[in-house]
Amino acid sequence: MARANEEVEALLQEYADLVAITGGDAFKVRAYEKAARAIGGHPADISRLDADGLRDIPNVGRSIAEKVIEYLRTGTVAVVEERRAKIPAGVRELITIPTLGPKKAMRLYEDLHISSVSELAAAIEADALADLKGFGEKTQENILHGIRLMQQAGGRIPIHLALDTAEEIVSELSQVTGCKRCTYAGSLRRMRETIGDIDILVAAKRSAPFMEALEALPATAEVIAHGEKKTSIRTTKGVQVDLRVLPPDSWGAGLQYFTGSKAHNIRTRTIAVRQGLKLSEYGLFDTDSGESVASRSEEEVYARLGLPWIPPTLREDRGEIQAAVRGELPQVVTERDVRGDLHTHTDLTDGLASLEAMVEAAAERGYAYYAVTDHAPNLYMQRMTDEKILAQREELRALDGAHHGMRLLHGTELNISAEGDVDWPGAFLAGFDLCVASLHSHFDLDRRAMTRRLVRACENPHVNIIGHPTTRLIGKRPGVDADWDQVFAACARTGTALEINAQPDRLDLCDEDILRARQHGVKFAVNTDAHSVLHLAHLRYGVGTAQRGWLTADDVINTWPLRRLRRFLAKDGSR
DNA sequence: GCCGTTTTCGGCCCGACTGTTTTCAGTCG
Repeated sequence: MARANEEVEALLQEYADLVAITGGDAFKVRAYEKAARAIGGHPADISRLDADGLRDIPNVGRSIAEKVIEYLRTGTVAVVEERRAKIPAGVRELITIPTLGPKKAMRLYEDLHISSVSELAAAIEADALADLKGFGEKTQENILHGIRLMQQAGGRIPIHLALDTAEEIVSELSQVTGCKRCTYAGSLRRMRETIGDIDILVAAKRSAPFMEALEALPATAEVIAHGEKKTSIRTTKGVQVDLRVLPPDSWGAGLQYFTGSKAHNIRTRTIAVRQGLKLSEYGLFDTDSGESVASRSEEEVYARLGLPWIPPTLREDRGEIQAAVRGELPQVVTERDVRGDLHTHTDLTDGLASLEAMVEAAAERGYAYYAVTDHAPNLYMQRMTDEKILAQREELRALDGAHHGMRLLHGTELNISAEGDVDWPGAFLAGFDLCVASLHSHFDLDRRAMTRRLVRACENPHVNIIGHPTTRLIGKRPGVDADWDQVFAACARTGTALEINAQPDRLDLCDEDILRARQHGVKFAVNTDAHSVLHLAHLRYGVGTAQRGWLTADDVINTWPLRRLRRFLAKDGSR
């Protein structure tokens, strides 16, 4: 079901991990990691490529191309299987714990035969690591902290994985004879940042064909429950999918019910009760007569309750019902409102695609403008120089307007130092059309220092957007500690936008922070931070998050016409 | 293992931070 590219990316990454754990050549490890990333981000379907086509992908040479072909033909790669046989899967799982890398994992396995995260947690609790070299008190503490962070994600999966799975299943079930409607509901439709299980709804007279079709999908690993109205399966990736088949007449009520949230539904049911009605997944009924008064569409159900239709991303009981009653629901920003992406990379730094390829892909999305913002020099590993970025500017100017008239903005992603300074002096920064500034180091400053640092970055007259402001990684790393109200106030005061980074493992700012920042009058930029052509499509997750933060198009600077955007970027207070 | 060549071998993303080291290994961006 998943693209072959993703499967091979995962396989090569696994092989890289296994080589690293067994102490193989570090450069070989990196070679596999680079190839994995390149294949994952390659726009063409690799299952249609021959050896030469594969080797045209950067960082894929003879050896890796052969392994890919072996995998595509047989479904396995011999050398990977050999390594798997030596190292239990749980040992590889250990290196997903922050601060625990391949060397420490191997030591734990060799010396103490620890081969799972839970065994490691138990060993630390039992103080069994005391004599292990390199595992002092602080290290153990850090590991336990990392494990707790992972457990907080609680088996929830990232939204993009859930959405890919859901869309594939919807597409399959929609083709089954008798299908009137089919879509996904639940927290996925509400665009929560992580998803527990996937809810799929079908409107049809007979349910059995859909239940059978779901169970027969190649991605179905296990049937958890099988009934007439509901069937649950687990996919090969461990995601639980619940399928409900509704009578076509109940579609709207069912969709409303299964979209949730629970708190939102309690409110809507309460409103129904006060009006002498009863709301269930089958419809809205008159309590006395039992007669159905609305059920076919969500609009109809909400309307009968005296409410306008409420966008799913708002249905969290955060005041949306009250706002709806007052007729004050926000006209939330949509993907179609977005006129351009303001934070993207190319292969000049750590992106996978050339400037030309990224620009072309952006133009195909119908953007009116597009910013290229490669990393600045202080992120040393990217080896940016004045010469390189100025040469890129020339190249970019030459492409400006060449694709459907799309205008190009030359920018950079600056690094905010511990003190709040950025990479280049003002005179050099003035040459950019826009600057994103992000935290890439010193994540553990105390709150005062962190706040001062962010505020200073906002006060820089050349800094237009604070990129992935909290720098959290969902399920891996918490956001930095700052007095965010102070930071938000500084953004509003200085005309600095906050990014809503659309990378599905970031979604930073998150919905709750957006709601807070909005109170300060901050403007936002929904950006993908794309490192490949494919990442440009992640915009949807950023827009979903923006909607969850109740943002309208007017709140989001990259929905504005270029003229208005340029005035904002000038940051001179003359707006 | 990939790449680019000064074309078949040597360099490869560099530097900082952390903890534990008594001079540095491991991890991360």
